[in-house]
Amino acid sequence: MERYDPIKIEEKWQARWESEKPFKATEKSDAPKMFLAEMFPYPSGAGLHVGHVRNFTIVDVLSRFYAQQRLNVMRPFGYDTFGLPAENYAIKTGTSPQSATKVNIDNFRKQAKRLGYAIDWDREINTSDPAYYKWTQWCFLQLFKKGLAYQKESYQWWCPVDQTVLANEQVENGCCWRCGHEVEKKKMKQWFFKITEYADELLDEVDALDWPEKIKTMQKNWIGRSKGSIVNFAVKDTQQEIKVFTTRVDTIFGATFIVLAPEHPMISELVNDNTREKVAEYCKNAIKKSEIERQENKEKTGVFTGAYAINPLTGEEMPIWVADYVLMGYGEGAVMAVPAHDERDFDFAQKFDLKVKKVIEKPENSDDDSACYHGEGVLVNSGQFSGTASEDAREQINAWLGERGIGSPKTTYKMRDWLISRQRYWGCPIPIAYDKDGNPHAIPEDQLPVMIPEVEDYKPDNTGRSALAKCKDWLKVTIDGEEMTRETDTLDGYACSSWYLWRYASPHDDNYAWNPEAIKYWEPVDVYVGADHAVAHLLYVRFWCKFFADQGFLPFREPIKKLIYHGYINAPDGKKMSKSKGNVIDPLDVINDGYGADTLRTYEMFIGPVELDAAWDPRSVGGVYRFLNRCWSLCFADAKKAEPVQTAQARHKTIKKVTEDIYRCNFNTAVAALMEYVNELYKVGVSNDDLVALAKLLKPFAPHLASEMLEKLGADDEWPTWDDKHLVSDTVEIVVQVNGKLRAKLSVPAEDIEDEEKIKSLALENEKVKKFVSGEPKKVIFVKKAKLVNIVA
RNA sequence: GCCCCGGUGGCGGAAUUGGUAUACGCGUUCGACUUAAAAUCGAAUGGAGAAAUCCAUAUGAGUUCAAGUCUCAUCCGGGGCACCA
Repeated sequence: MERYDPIKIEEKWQARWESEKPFKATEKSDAPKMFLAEMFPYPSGAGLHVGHVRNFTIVDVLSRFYAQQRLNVMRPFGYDTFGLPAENYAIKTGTSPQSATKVNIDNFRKQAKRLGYAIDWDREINTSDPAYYKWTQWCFLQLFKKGLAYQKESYQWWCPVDQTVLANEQVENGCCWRCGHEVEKKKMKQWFFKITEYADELLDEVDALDWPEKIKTMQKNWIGRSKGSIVNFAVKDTQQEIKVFTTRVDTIFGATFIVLAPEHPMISELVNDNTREKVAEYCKNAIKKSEIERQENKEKTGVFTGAYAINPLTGEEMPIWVADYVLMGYGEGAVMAVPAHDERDFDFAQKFDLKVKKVIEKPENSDDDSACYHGEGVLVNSGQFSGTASEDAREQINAWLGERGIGSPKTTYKMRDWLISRQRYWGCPIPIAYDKDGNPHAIPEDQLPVMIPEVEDYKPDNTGRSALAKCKDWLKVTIDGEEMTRETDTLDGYACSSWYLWRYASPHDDNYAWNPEAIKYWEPVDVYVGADHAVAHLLYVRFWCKFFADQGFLPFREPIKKLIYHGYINAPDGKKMSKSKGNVIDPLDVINDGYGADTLRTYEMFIGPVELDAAWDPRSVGGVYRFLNRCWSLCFADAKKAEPVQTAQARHKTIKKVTEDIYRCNFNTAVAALMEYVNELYKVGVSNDDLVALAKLLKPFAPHLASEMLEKLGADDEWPTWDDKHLVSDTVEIVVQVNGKLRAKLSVPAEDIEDEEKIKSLALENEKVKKFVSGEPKKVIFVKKAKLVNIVA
């Protein structure tokens, strides 16, 4: 007898999908559009891993589900090919990034096709294709024209191994996100995108998004808005002022000293002959210190400058110190220290024996007994403001400072501007050239793309510049008759991925980055699926969207309606899969072991709740294979027959459950419901209606097998609907509890559910129930919705 | 340290609005088929007990006719932030 042969079935359908292109998306449709995408992969040399499969299969299940509901679905595909991993891989394998990328893309495409994804392959994009990065450069120029791409000299994170600067988002615990090496601080002139311009909008609009709360919280924390005040402190015996940022201006009477960050530009003017050397030494060491060293040593260090500021409220002198616990990048790089009500200032005051002055009385009911109370309270020792609640005092003191022109309310953000220069070869060249005086000029749009020159040796060479600097001819460019020199930095790869979702709408358009008509039809993305980049990529696309909406290029301000953020798949031992541990599961091995793509896909949907990490279990893969095998047998072997009416309830119940579960992205329970249904059909028999319904419901998960079944049955794949009338049976089961404990089950005719008195008396007459009820019950509760009677005895 | 989310059989996990705890899968055990094995099919499977029954959703209290679900406290695990003034 013939047996379930997934390899043969899958080959047949994949060949058909390849030639017939059933997933081609066009704008010509009366049906509502549905645009789904995964976070496009970096095509590594290792090929697809099981995490990719989970990611792509979620998108595929939804794509097929909506397509079966006859929505106009677009599900494109692309490759994120620029960047360090690709360049480092090419270095390691001794090839060029160009050819390594081509090989890896071909492999990824082949493997994605082997998984049977419903992708419109005519919408394939690749960020290192000149036809693509021409438009990345165009995007850069739009930001440049509006002043949102600018250069600034400042201390930046520098990775000595990868020999490039990194954005804040790419530094994790003081280490490079790519190689894990500790990063250093280096003062350099670099390109930035002014994302802070959109800080408020990025923060305020995040709440309304249909995204996981976890991601929304991370974005809010990252933006880190805090409302406070700027206060100018006059430096004694000079005309100078030190600006500080504080969220607690109400504690200003308790501000007994000032602390500056070691990078603060005023330090050299504040020191005197006695302190100059010591302060310079301290600053030099502090600036050199790595972020990790600064974090590890929480013991406060600092040095006195010799200068004093005047507290404008008390008139008292405040010594001005320098300490590395104050960060230059936040606020004004200077703080007014209130040791009585701030733990860090308190530690510092203790160590250096500085004055502590209490100015906030904590409420009597407060259980905060820390050395320095940092909550709200009533002001004391605060002149005319004593007795005022701290919240009100902030406003009053702000007003007092404002009248005298020495302070004002101010909002600050933790988020910094996005550093986008990279001193590496394999990236999108920044379309800028410099004149003789070093001023940057845009490369005219008709000269785009600025192509990456092909070079023999593209490795970083310790010059702090990319290999583009070595291409003497390439460097020369003439703009408006003037000879200029090209920028040799390339763009952070995140720039390339900040607009690719819009390119999908018109992937081959030569006249536009994104065609306005196509954008209007397809965008924004309805469902976006990924497992990474919670703040970086997902914040950058929102930033670019708002910017390009402001320029009139996009008719929406949020690029992604719904975000699904799925968990990782770990090794069977629960640990992260990694080559070095040798515990990597190769999805292609699973397929070629004879399980096939349908089993792999369905297993990864069944593995657990979509948002949670899950451990790979090879035995459960077998369980899913057995399930598909049973589906096959019902359709192609001699299965026990049943009349449609016998199985109607199970069928409609399953249709409802699977439909609702897919809408909720509860893929694991959707598959479980299908398994339950098949178990039921094995028991009572199967009708043609059941096979058609089963195949249709199965298709998003196991499209090859389902297509094979539908072909044999002569049915289309339109998503089935359920009728509530089939969900009720002639008799209903009533649960009887005594004091909340299950004691009996009654079977009553369906129409009796309306007769509360009858059901209550049936319950009380039940022999099993009687055993637990002596005398008159205190109370009898009937819950129709739960089909339950509870007797309180 | 602060914020958020969890803790359910031997394992992964169900339980959607406070209403039958343990769906589905794995594993285990038994049986059928087979010379045998694999595959497949069927049955059983939270714990204790001969049974009636009792006890079980981290622990302890509480609210309720009814709690895995709500409240409080404690313990444990995971994630995020972390010298951000």
